[in-house]
Amino acid sequence: MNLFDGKRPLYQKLAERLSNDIQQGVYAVGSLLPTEAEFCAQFNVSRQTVREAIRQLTEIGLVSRHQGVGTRVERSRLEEGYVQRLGHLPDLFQYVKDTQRKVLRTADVVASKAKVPLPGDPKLKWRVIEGLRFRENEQKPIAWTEIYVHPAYATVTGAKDRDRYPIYSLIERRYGIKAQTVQQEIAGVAIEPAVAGLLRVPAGSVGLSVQRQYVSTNDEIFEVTLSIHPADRYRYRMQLELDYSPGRGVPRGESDLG
Amino acid sequence: MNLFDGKRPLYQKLAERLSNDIQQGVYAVGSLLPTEAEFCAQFNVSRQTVREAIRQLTEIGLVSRHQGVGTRVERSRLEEGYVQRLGHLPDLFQYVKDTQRKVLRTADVVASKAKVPLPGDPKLKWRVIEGLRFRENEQKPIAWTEIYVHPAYATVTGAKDRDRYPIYSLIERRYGIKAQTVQQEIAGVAIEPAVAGLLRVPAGSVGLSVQRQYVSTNDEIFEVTLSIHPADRYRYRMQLELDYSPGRGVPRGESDLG
DNA sequence: GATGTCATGTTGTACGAACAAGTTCTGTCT
DNA sequence: AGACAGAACTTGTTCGTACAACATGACATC
Repeated sequence: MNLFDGKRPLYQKLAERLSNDIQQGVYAVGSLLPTEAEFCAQFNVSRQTVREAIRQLTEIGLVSRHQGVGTRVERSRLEEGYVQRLGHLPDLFQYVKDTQRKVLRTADVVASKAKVPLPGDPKLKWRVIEGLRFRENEQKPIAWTEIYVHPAYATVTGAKDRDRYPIYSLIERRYGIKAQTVQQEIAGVAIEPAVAGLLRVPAGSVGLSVQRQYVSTNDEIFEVTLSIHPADRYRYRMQLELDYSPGRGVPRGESDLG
Repeated sequence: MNLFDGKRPLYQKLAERLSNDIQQGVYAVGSLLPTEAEFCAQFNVSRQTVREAIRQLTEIGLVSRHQGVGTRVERSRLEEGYVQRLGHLPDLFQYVKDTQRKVLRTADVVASKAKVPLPGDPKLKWRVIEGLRFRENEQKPIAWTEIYVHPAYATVTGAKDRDRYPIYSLIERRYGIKAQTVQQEIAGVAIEPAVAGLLRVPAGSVGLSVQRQYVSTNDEIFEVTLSIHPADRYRYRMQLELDYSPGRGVPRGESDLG
């Protein structure tokens, strides 16, 4: 077996060779690869070269290594996938930075009466902040919003800087609860009369509804938001990039016909 | 400077030390770190140890390395962010696997006459495939779709298995063109009469419009799709997870008021 | 059969040496 | 001043050595 073609480093060629062998089933998923010493002998290269080649395979998730055990094949091929990256959660609100918020009302609402499904006890009272969002120097709102805060964290709604920072951010700061997951659902809606009035659009006109659930590391939903946008004032844009992230779980976006 | 605490490898302690120094501004972003030889002398460790420590910093994106130049500080701290991962593009079509497609029409359309903006020469004729999507055993369509294929790749629309695989997949197989980026835009729409009739909903009823552009590695848009869904038959769901991906660019989702 | 000890095997860490490959700097010539 | 060649510098690759740390298997004992 000749690895030398003078163009690429040995360890890279070896990594490729091993990757191909794994993909073709020479080494079954779950099985142990030959040891470093065996590869050194087989390919007549140094241990360092073998180690670097295998390290690259671990980096992409094909194999795993344990001291005293050996190198185990974890998967037979890479899975490429598409990924949307956002820097911080404000990026999820694609208008936050260039808009102003106007709070209309803060109240306690029984979960069963909320405009969005709230988890847990239907009798629980969540704190709701209702408001509008405007672009700078514009009269027509681009969003009507309701932010539902779990009662355990409702005190943040009284914070002085409540209107300067997102609620989830205040919750994180005060309670150390961080949104590990954000569930989002987008739908077309006919805007109901009360909200339509506030948004200055005819009742029943077309809108885009965005619901979000903020889930903590303990799988606890601590905040739920609903925003309604007039269709002619807002579209939701996203960009997905091809990525070769190693073997992390790939959550499925799922449709639901409600 | 004592790196030995007997618990963790030297290179890890050194990586941590350098990471802290970078974060505290000892080495400014954009500047070159001391050379390997200088670190070896400063910390009295081997070159291998220095290299491994710095390799770990490159892995998380804090620094970059160029032969003959040195090690440059790229950023002073890690940024956590949120990420949505999809396995494959079919996952983007959140109904593809459990639905059936019915092609209504295949034609050539001048770009200027298309229902979606198409890039390039307005006189160019794109191949369009118009169709409906049904859930298994259901009569009412959940989507009306148009797929626009750049004329350079239009032959795939005649392929035998055209209806079994996504068009972008056929393009990739035949031309080796892969979607590096997918731009997606979601909006609420009032469904126009012709489409409403096909979807068996009243004209003007609320729908969700999803437009997608498939961009190749050469920044060429080779496919554009438009799908219209009755609002009561489809919602778009997504899940974002907190991630600590290293310093890759963070594309912004952006809003547009159309 | 269950448990403990020791030997063997395998990967992990750290050191060193030598040379290759790419970049930057310096000196010379026009 | 600008162009070119060579030297010096810096990282990249490959080899080797030695020992540590962990896992597994073999064997002895109860």
